[in-house]
Amino acid sequence: MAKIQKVAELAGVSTATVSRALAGKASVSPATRARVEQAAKELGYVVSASASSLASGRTRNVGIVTPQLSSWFYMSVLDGAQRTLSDAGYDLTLYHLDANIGADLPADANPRRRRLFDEFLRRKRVDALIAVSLELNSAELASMHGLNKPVVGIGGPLPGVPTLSVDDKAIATLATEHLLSLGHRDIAHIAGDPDFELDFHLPATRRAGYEDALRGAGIEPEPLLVRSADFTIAGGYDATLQLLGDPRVHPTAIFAASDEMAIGAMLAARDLGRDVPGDLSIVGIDGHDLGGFFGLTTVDQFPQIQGRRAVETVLHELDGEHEEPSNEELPYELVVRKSTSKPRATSKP
Amino acid sequence: MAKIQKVAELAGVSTATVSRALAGKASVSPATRARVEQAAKELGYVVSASASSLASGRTRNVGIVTPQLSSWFYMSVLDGAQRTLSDAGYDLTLYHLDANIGADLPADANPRRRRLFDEFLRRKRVDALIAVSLELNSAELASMHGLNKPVVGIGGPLPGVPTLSVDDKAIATLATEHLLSLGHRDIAHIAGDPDFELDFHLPATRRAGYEDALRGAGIEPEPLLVRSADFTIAGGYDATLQLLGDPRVHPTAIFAASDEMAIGAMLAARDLGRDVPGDLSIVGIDGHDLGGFFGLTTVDQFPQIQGRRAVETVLHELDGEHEEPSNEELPYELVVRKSTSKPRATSKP
DNA sequence: CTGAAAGCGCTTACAG
DNA sequence: CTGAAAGCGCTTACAG
Repeated sequence: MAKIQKVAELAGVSTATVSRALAGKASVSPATRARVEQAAKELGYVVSASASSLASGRTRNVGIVTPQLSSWFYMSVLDGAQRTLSDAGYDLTLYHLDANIGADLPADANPRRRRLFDEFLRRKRVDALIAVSLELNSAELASMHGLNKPVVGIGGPLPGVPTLSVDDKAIATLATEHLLSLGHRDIAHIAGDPDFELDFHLPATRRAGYEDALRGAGIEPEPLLVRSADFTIAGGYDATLQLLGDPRVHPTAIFAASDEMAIGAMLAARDLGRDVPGDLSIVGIDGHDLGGFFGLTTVDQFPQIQGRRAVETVLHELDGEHEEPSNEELPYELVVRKSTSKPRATSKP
Repeated sequence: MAKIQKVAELAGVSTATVSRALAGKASVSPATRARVEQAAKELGYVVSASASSLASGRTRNVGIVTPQLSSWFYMSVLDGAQRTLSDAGYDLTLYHLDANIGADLPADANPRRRRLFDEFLRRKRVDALIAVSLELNSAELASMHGLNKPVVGIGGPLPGVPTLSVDDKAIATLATEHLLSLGHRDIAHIAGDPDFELDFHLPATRRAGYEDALRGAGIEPEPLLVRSADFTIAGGYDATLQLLGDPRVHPTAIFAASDEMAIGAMLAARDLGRDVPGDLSIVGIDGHDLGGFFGLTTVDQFPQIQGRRAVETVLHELDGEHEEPSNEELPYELVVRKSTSKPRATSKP
């Protein structure tokens, strides 16, 4: 592992010039730059991250904090972020908050969470931070701001931080209106269970979008048509069993707050002998990989793009452009496949 | 962000002592240590990663290289690794190789891959490396060894590197023998497609385990009973359609080389009106989250534990214990659920 | 456009 | 058990 001194000697310049040439500074003559690059290549020289960071104060490393490492959504965001960072020559260090531990608990209720804010994030290992679907308590927020680094949030509302998010309420409204426009009136909703999300407002927001759409069509929301589940296929399956078995309601369509729950709903409907979409139309939210296979109609929220945009925003800030702590709306798109259609007939008794 | 000097002043000691006390060195008196810890806490002092790394040569950071960021298996490994690292006070930086680009291609065929070895891995940002399911060409191997850092591999065979892996052949044999012991004779295999794995030997290994089991039972493997697919649900679905539609073969059971393909097989069987397990038994490999929901019999290979063990091995090496470049066998376990049973009757014509 | 030199914030022999 | 001091490998004003 050659050091900068060796490169300087081989190129016949000072280490200062090597540093400048390799950093791409404008003030190096083309001839010198070429010689330095050649020397560096010959020696297989790569700048030492820690020495460079210590001297410059920049790490070329971005941290990303996600609630989970096992769900498709977060992985897609991570994937998009990682590619974009890598193409910009940045490393990514991954932090991980266990979900199911609300930020409303006393801060020391979860030692891992506490340690993340008190220790890991304060080591100055990263230039900036991306927080995915996180809701922080005030101590955590203060701690994050105290880092004095660019932070951008995806999804969760983070006071004082620029944030990227899809308009969750609008997405839910769109999904519901798709069903309404097909002629459905008895539309059930499988809501997310707030206990299973760090961003605990999300389920309520989506439900509000659903109710708005109903009211917009002159339909009073029926609480019996709403069940909550844990965002998984199994959860969606079970919720659908309950929904379809309840003699008091007769949904002809289901809007599920995630694609996985929607897939669970499709499987449950099938097991109960209900034809999808003939007897029951189903829409989800996400743009999950499996959607195509199952023919699921959904609202795609392009999680990879969310990761990419978050990185772009953060790199932009690192280039010195100040971002207002406002919210940028991310794209989404209704993708109609085969799980939705007109209701076959009114199924009301 | 306080520096060590401040802590030293507040505690009334030298910076050397602060450094020692906070690093937990034995040679600090309990009283001094307590004062230093108190001072550090009061000031919210956390050691700067880059300064510490530069001075000590240790980064307290481990790199992990995975072929993909979107498959359940790699995410589970990553999850296990991240938790273990975090509990040990280590950070994790994530590197990512696009799959579908074989190591057998010329090294510069994939610029991202090349850059990983030539640049990212050489920045001295990590103390050690974990390579998941990677097969490297000789230049890449040399580059990795040239790092002079502990490397441990999960899965893929990495010459000269300690490796953790489940015995893939034995797993395949076990899955097949489970079917044989139930009385099946016409057992199909949905193999992985080597083009979709960085570790391109894996599909062949599993297939060999399958064939061994058959021969052990006096059955000559029938090539028409083997189809390959891309490790996804959709791939498994399609392969099953082909298998069950082929008039020349009459499988009563399918062994799929991954749980996702096995789930695809279950869905295909169902769509074709075949009862699982009555008409068709299905086994997978993995221990996928969805296995329980679908009632899938599988051989669990505990990917989270794989991640954890890899970290433990690497940390062990960082503590100075030299690991022989041998292979450690990881646990696996047959999990019987509802997708396998005796064949209903011989389905041979 | 380039170099000499200070300094980034720690750690660790060395000496006591 | 503790401190003074060198040094880790870069970057960057400053001067020319």
